[in-house]
Amino acid sequence: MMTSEKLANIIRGRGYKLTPQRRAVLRVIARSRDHLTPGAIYERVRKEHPGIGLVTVYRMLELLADLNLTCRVHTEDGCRSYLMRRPSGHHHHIMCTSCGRVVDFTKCDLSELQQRVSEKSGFKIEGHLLQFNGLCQECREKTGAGGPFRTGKVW
Amino acid sequence: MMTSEKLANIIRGRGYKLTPQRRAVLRVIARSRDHLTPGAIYERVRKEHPGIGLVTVYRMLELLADLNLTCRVHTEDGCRSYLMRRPSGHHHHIMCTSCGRVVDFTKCDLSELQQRVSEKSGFKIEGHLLQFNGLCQECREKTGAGGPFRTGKVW
DNA sequence: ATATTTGCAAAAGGTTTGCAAGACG
DNA sequence: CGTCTTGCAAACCTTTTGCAAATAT
Repeated sequence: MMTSEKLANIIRGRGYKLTPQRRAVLRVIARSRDHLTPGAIYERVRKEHPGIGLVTVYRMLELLADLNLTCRVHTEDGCRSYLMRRPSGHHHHIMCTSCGRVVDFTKCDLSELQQRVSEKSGFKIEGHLLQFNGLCQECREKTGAGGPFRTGKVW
Repeated sequence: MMTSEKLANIIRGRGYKLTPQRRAVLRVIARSRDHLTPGAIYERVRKEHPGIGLVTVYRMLELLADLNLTCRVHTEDGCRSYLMRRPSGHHHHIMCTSCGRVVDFTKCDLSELQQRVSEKSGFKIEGHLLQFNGLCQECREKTGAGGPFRTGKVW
């Protein structure tokens, strides 16, 4: 678990100053189970630090991205720079299409598939993007088997 | 191969009018091997139809998306609504990080992985997002083994 | 003490909307 | 012809930038 304290230590350890604004952003991000847009982060941060400027949130998010402390979640529409809590090396996401909750998993063994695709396409494959989406247990129980946003859609 | 004629027939078949502007957009999209932003499509379309408005391009792209005649490619930064040529049922992309070319593949057997992830996470998985990226043969030959944007980075 | 960081205002993109004029079928 | 489509202008939203004031270390 990546607490905001750990994040704070990393920030300070890299020589950046820890302002109340930055602490507030860290807390919001570390605490959230779902992915957040810059605007959503701004709204939440404002509740515990009313004076903060949206610009500061953006700059903090940029810093976190530079330090590789955040990662992106891909949503169906546009995939704007939705952020979320911390990664730790190679991993992927499972996103709940109902509540937005994100859970991680590692060990995506795509080597066989990658090999086949590489041979057929002639590409030298250097990376991949993989994400599952569906309904988390909680949302399934709350709304019945299907759930409100059940689409089965693949991006 | 999805030619612009075929696309045109689909459009007309669905009861939409085929204007010269729409034809021009179709031609540009059908012809392109790489993924294009709305702005890039606008620029290209303008060369053969100078008077066209950017708004018209946006509206045409929306129509194509509604008819499921386009699909999105996910790039490292932001994944704005980059469009590209046509899909045909379930498939995935391999994108060249150097020239942007996109090639499709089908038969992504993720069932085993999906099963494992589903059990561990408690999610009911309904879809997935998978994309490989790397260097196409042409770019590899042109620039040496590595290539200009070689990163190995995973989103 | 000093280099960083903040916040305002304004700029800069990208995308959408209202509406009158124009064109496909 | 009637309805759908276009293109302009303007509105909107999100993200970035310039700069003086505030602040963490």
